[in-house]
Amino acid sequence: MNDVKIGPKEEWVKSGEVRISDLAAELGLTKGTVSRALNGYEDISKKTRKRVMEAATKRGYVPTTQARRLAMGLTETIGLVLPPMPSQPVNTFVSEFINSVSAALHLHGYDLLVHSANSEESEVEPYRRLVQSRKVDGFIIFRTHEKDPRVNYLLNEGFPFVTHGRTARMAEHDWFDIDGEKAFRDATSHLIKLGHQRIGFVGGGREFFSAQLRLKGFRAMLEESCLEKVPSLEQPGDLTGQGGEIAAQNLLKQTRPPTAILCANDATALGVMKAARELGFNIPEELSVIGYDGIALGAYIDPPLTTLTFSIEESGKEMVNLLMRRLKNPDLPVISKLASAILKLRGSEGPPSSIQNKYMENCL
Amino acid sequence: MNDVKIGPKEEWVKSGEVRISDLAAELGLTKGTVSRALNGYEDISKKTRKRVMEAATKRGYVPTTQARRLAMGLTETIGLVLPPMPSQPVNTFVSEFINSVSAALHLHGYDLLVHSANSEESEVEPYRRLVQSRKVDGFIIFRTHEKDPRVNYLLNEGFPFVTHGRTARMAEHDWFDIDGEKAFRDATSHLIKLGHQRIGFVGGGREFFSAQLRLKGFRAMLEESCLEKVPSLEQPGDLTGQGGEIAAQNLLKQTRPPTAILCANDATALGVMKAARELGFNIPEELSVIGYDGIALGAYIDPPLTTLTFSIEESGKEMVNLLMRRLKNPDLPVISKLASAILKLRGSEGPPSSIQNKYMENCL
DNA sequence: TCCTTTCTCGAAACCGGTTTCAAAGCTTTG
DNA sequence: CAAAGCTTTGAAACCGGTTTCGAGAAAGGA
Repeated sequence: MNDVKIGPKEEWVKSGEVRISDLAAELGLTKGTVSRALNGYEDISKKTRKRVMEAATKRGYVPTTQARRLAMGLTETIGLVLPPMPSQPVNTFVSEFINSVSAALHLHGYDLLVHSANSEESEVEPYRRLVQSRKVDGFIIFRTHEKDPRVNYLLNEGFPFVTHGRTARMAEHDWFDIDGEKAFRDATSHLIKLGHQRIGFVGGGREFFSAQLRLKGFRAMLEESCLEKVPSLEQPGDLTGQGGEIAAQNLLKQTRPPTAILCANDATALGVMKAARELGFNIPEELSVIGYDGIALGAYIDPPLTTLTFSIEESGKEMVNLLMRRLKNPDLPVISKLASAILKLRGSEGPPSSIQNKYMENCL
Repeated sequence: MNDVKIGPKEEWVKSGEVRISDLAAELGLTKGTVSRALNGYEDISKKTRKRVMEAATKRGYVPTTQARRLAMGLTETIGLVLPPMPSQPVNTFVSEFINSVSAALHLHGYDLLVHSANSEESEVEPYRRLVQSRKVDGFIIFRTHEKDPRVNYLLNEGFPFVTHGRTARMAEHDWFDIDGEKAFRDATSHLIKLGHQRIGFVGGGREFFSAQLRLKGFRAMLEESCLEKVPSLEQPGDLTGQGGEIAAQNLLKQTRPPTAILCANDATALGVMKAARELGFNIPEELSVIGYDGIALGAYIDPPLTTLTFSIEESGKEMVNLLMRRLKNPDLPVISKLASAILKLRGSEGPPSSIQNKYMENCL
């Protein structure tokens, strides 16, 4: 049964196909007794438990996951559905996020099932399938919309999940988010203190709630600093480099172009920088650019991209904690956690070439 | 049992907890009969089959995956173990790869289990755990080493897997790879034709087989073009931007620095470009740089990074095909597939500022 | 009309575990 | 010394499907 091969330097022991019934037969016990001994039930004598444990390790017995899960009525698996890729080609966030979520789940004995979304079908379809076939016990959702059909579906099903990002129904579900509003207030404030008066903004897709919050933070800080809100300085984007290019052209070809541009993410910022170069703007002397995401690549470009960064590892860990709590007790009140991004100055921003007005500490 | 809620605009039907036994009871049949009807067995009358099918759709019956898999003795799940992250901060490859693999698997009814590796334990440990607990039917392995312990382990176990990348034992397992040797021959040839005579090379980690093949291609083309092989122009790297920086410093501070540098991947190339800028080299006028990976962001930097690119989607699809074939029939002969990378000229390379010797078409 | 063949479907075993319940063996207690 | 109480284990049901096997009914042939 066991296949043992001893090489010159290595010793391989093929993992036997030992079932619990084999163990039981070998020990002259029943499956049930062996199972309880292995799972630490109190009603097993120390002697028997020891005998069972030793036999188990000796024979290399590992319970078959599928069977255990079926018997216990849970999957110990969490689902993560990737958004269609074309829309997010440049993202290192996703792989880091998957990594941290997976690692955190593993500590709880859970597995991560990664599913890809098909752009031709409805956004909730993958979730529906996973729920109905009972492949997962819960979901990790990221990149939320304000009115998120996935959230609506799962809330209606009463199915556990945690979101990375807020939604219109955030009072009804656990969520983790980065305080994008504050992040953009900070970034805007930093630019204003440098002397910028005309600041452009390139948003993310309108469908993402986070994009709205970032815009909100930007506007709030403008208002707080008594800077005029100029609609033409707010451009839509799509979180891609190409979107950034287009938006930057719209901004920089204006008669009075901004002296700084705030971008909803780093990919957008790279597009903005490219367009700016092509239009003859020097960065940061004639144009400051700030991104959001803290992608490592940003440190290697010229000039290095100043960005708002946060810990993806922490995000994953926190979300898993929230989800595990929910799985243990579905009736607990909803909780949430807001983490903050920090402004990482790397060099793509600076004072404007000509400071029109001095920054007014108190605009009132 | 069914929870139906009709809102003003939406109609939600909660997926019932219908079991096959419920269906059977409702129809006055046995579980077995219902199961066979649903699975297209021939020994079920058309009438009964129709009755079963209709009841199933009406009640929204979806078989419980765990139970089906246990009964059928397979997991319909493929494992993918992520390498420890810190080593690959700039990589969009992983998320794209996961996406394409997941999508391809889905077409075959398989799920993707993504597991993170713990850098503190042996590289094979995650695989061992997944095999022993029978959580997966096979593996997708990427970033292979020449002597790969994962491959050794799985081959010894006789457990199905496909690698992205070759190994010393490639004759014993299915694999898919990009022809990095040819890619680097092509890139080297391109530089030589531009007039470069001193070409630097920054490798990937020695532990990766692919890195060796790329170096091999580079050397082969040098030799073919009768260019002297200068050991000091071959620098080790680690596939990170930082590694690229260090390597570039080593190359460019030499008395006779190279006029072009070939990098094992794009992250390295970015590091090289950064170091080159800091040392006052203009790219591409005074130094040509070529990367490998085709990351999308490379198009947005200045100058845009010339790189060797390949289809990650194709990689995922092909690997899944190989693996599915293997799962269907474990005894089939080993097969492999080699795809080629193409040189994507974007602007970070050009002729050297002073062409010392004219390129000799035929050096013999 | 009777026997054989072909269609259908029920019964039961099985996948590999977990968990409940009751019985048996031992130890206390009155 | 018998009744009561623990401790420990066996037996069996269960999770929710799939698959084998055989029986009964319907259809075809002699």
